[in-house]
Amino acid sequence: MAKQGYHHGNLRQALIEAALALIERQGPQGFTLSDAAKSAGVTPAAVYRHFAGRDDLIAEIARQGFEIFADLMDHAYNGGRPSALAAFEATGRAYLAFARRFPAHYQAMFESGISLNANPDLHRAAERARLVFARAAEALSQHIPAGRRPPAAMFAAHIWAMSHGVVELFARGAPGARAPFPPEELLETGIGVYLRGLGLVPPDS
Amino acid sequence: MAKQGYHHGNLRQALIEAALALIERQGPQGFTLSDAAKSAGVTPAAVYRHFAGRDDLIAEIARQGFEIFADLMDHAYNGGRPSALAAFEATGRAYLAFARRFPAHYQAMFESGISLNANPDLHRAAERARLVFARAAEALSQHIPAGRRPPAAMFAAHIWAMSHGVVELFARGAPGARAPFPPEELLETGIGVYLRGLGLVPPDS
DNA sequence: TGTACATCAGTGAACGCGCGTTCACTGATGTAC
DNA sequence: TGTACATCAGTGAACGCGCGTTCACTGATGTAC
Repeated sequence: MAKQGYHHGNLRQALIEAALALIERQGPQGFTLSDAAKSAGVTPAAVYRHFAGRDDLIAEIARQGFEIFADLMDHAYNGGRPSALAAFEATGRAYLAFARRFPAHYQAMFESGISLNANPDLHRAAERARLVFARAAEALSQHIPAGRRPPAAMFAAHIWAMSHGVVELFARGAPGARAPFPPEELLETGIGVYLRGLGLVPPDS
Repeated sequence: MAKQGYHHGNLRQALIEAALALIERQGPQGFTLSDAAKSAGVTPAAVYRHFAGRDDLIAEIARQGFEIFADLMDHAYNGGRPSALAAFEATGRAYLAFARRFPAHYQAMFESGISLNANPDLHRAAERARLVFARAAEALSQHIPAGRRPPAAMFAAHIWAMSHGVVELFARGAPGARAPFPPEELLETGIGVYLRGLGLVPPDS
């Protein structure tokens, strides 16, 4: 952020970080290109040396977000150890952890209204995140008795949906007035009940 | 919408309907007060005879949305008939049905960034919707063996979260690329698995 | 039944604002000789 | 080691735009006598 003469040094990343700080404070709609430039100590026009425009800047933030997201889930999955079940649960928890630790990225990814197809790099990153999760679901799926095994993509979608819903409704200032329970607990127990319903957790534990 | 002279007749509701149409087409951010006025055949300034401003118009739409939402869920619940379980499931389905049939209301309620506390009427309407759902959960809760019965508010939150997640991720143009399954099916099966996990549905059915 | 008048829902012009974006430019940096 | 020059990351001023909002006004409506 510290300006050191005429040339900035690494304005591109500085702009991204300035935008992240603004999004965190005011949401993706409140953020403006001019503010980001200003807070990076630079004229709005300078932004155009590094990005095609406002949307391109947001898209790049979303892209970086999906990369981090995928990394985080992949790390939580840990190659399926110690068990497919534990690894899957950890992956689900990573969803909320990501939303907590990188709220601005999360907003750029899911609440900025950006299209994931506008930009091939963004699309690729989003797809990668999706695949990390799909793989965890696939591995877990092998442990369900074949007869009543739903498609892995389906229960991946269920868990994704519940995670997303918990974040949107209870881990932000939004509608649910105030969260009736800590979001982490809510997600933990929700996934637990769901997996029990799949027959993957003993009905007693 | 048809203009019939100097006085409009029922401009207030005409503006709301114009705004709904705009939100449906371009999202709550794309909608502007001027557009709404124009499409109701009226000057932007006329809006101020009926609303305190842009935010107040959106708040009123959200309020009407919560009223419809509560009515819909209440109707689906049907006094707990034919069984607590069936009524609860129907209430969950009503969530998605509402999002489908009243997409603009839904967006005003959950995606416009409006605060539910800014306006007492809005707050009251939102609270009413929450209570309809909480009551259904409470009734169902009685059928879970007391020992391992989670708080009703908790599994109400789980279902609410999953419903919201399904809508946001798979029932709109947004992130999930394209829905892997029809949202209705996704929600239906998701709730089914979850309720089985609670021991409310026989493990076989 | 007709007239005078109060009420109030609209008009139309204007405002200030901040946005994203463009343009010709200039100053700093790094490289070739 | 020093100089000339190409490159390019920034400036600063300006743009057009559309927004939400205000204001004094005017035309239509409805009511009292």
